[in-house]
Amino acid sequence: MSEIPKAYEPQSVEDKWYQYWLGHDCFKADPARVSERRPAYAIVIPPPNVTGVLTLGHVLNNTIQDILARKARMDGKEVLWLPGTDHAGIATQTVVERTLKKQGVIKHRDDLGRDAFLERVWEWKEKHGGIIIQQLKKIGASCDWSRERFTMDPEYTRCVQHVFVDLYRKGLIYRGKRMVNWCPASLTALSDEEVVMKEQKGFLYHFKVEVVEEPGRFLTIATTRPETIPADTAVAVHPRDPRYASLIGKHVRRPLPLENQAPIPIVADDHIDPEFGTGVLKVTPAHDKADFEIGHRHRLPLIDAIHPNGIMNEHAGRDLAGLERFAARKKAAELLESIGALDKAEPYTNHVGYSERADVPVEPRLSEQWFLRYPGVEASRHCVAPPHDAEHPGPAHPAPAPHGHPGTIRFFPDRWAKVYDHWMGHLQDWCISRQLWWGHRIPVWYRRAEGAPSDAAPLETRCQIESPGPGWVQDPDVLDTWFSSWLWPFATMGWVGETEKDQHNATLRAFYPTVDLVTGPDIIFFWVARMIMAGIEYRGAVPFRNVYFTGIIRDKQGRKMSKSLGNSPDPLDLVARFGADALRFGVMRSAPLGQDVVYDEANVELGRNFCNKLWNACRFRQMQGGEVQAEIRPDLLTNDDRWILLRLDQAMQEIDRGYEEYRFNEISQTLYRFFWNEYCDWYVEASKAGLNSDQPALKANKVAVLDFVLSHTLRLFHPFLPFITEELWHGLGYAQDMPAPQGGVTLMQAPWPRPLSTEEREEWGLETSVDAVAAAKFELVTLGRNLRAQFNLPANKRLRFILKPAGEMPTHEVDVLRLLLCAESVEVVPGSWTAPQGTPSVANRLGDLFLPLAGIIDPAAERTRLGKDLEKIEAEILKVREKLDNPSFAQKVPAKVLAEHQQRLADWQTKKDQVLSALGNLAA
RNA sequence: GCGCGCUUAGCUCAGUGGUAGAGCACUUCCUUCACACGGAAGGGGUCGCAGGUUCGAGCCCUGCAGUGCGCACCA
Repeated sequence: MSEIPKAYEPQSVEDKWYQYWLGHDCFKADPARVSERRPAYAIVIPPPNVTGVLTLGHVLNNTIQDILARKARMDGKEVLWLPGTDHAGIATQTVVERTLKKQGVIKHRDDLGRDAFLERVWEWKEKHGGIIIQQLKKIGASCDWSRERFTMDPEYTRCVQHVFVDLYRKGLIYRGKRMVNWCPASLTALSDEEVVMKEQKGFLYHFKVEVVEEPGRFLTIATTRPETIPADTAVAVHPRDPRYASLIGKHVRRPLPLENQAPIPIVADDHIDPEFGTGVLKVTPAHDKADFEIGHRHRLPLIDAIHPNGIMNEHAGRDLAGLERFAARKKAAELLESIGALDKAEPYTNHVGYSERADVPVEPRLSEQWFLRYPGVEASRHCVAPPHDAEHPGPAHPAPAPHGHPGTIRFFPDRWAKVYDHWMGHLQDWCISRQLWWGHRIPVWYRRAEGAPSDAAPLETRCQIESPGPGWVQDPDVLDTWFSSWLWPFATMGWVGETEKDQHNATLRAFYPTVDLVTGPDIIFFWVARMIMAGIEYRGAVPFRNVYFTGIIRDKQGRKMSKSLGNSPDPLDLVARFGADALRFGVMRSAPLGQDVVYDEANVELGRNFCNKLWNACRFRQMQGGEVQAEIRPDLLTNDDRWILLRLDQAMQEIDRGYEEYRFNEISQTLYRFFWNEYCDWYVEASKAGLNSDQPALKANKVAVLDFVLSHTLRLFHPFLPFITEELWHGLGYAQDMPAPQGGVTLMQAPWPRPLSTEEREEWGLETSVDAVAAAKFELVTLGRNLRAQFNLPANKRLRFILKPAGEMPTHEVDVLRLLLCAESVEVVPGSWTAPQGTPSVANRLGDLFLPLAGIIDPAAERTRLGKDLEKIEAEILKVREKLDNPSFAQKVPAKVLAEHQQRLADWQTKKDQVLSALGNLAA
């Protein structure tokens, strides 16, 4: 820091230190270093999509993880922050396929074939896969990059296959023909979690059908999907609905397709709500989950009238076949109308399941899929601590689990535990097969029975990782991406699922279970819950102890940040303009626990300004010269020195509490308040009196206090602002002062500052009265500055003030007052001194401060000003007195609060007297 | 329908029973030797509404109103 620019320039600093940290292996975790004195601390990154780019959500999420990791290192822990990426099946395959189509390489992925297409996806992954990792480095993420993992790495793939085979053998994975959520755009099955309900405006069509056995009698049916009428195989009514009781067992004539108006039975089923519509439901077992069950109960045939891609097929009849399902809906309504069967079509809003990924309505569809019955459900459900009960508060952090017990997990904020519990209590089997190419192929093999002549021959099935040999064909489907990511916390640590080997895996032994997980509540079911189940099933222990759920970053209109809306700023652009530290600080300051965050660039600007303030405060220290980090001499400490040491202590305590409860925005606010409002605004300004002293010992001691505060501040700031603090740590020479492994090489390894010990407080004379004295002094200064402003005296005009102290007033304190008041001089007068008539003044318990302007000022204006003050003071007195006068107040209130109120009253009384006397002086 | 949030200054938001806060924006003054990415002073709030508990409520309880998000097989 030999040549110090006036403003902080992050660009020249950030890359330098990131390379330095990498070069010194600062991010590397070594299980061999773990001991009782050096506990392990691990976080696994929520693996971003390998082809993704960094969003503000990632910045928030990963900054929190980086803060936790850096703090843990300073706490002396052996830290593993394990990074990696996810292959993101559908998303990645879609992107690559779309790109190849755009380039004109293919019309459909079938043009290439499975193997060739996958080659292209791997090429794409190699080319674009590193982007988000590089971006994470730009924001300072201190991951152990030597352990970076990808969910399709060979070892990881092996884990996935191993788990599949194991669950298959345990009978938890099975294949079945079921109704699944089918995405007609991606042409694959989806899990229930990948379907989002959306409001959809449409029509409720009422149409008539004739009862076959009673010609001339009609039933009216309400439906939102007339295009599925050709696939109806029954109509259903409630068994106890008197309107239709006589019709049960009879038939109606299905109106569509026109060329095949077949009779279908009227069945009775409890599922029907007699109140809804006409109380008659058309039953389409092949295209509706509930109808499928009704069909099952009544052994109804299935008619599948829709192709997988959403186009109506031949069963829909000649009028509808070939039409897309929504066009067919319109057409079906027209057909009904043309035969006079349509009663009415009333506008109607209902909820329809959409494919989250492709954003098209899912089509319930019967198909052969693989399902998982979740393992370890009961243990997983009970290991998460229920929401905090005010009457029975649990420990802030769960203790490590006793041997053989899976352990417990705390959620932050804890209300998510309820959501988790509800989901765990209503688990449905998980559809894990996907009709995609990109992903882990299902390790199941089929073979026709030997010598079998036709397709009708039964299939032999084997579930194992390697091919059983010639003649065996592997299942074409791949696994849901989450079926690999639910193994993330241990598969990334080299777990292989063989007891012997896993027991000798040092990383796994040292770092599993991890400590913290930081993720979004939107993947609580997708990922968090499933990881817990996998952890308990395969490691016998929960995968993490604390889960921090971030908020969701929204734009100013409250919308989620999304690529398609184009409302997400590019974080790297923000880094370029404001610096990585500024971005981190701005995001963290505005992200309270459990609350969504409205993004505002002003927050990042604030972060930049804060970095600049820090920079300049350190510059100021450097300009004072002198020995670095000298011993503080207690006998030379002024009240201001003691005050700032107390404020620092207070800040350290607040920050420690903040970390305990993951209240990062509070930490950042404490850092901001302490450094800017307490240290810079008051202490640094006041210290200039001592620094300008002609007594070298006084000046040296002042510098020693500056160093003490700054060296602590830089450490406190480091988890939030890693780059600038490292630069300043070295620039100010604090690194030279520390042992190499504890800050001598890098601030990253410096010990976390602890609140002051009783000994230190005693040695430095940090009594509580220090605060009161400082507060009174600063108040008097504000009053004096206010006086200056009241009389429109320019801020740069040097004024003479006169001080009549109420008690003792050391010379150096007068110097401080002079500096803070920006005064030419502050003349101290004895208690007997009386001001000339009409001299404006202010006062507090330290004394009276006069601005000798007699004759210059307008007594009337001054009287108005003082009158206003008096009004305010009397209102305050009234407020306090009202409380004190209440008889039960004195009886019931804690002594401390009572004393506070009495002191407050006394203070206001004093002020009132002073204002009254000033008014008297004016009038005389 | 059930569950969970949110409603505090013009804006974005902290506030965990004891004198209503921050940043931005606004008004006035100041390029004073760390910082104009800065300094000083100031204006601005019946804390969504109505009850209740309490000596005392922005905070706890009940109801209501707005708003957002989950979960849910009403076609």
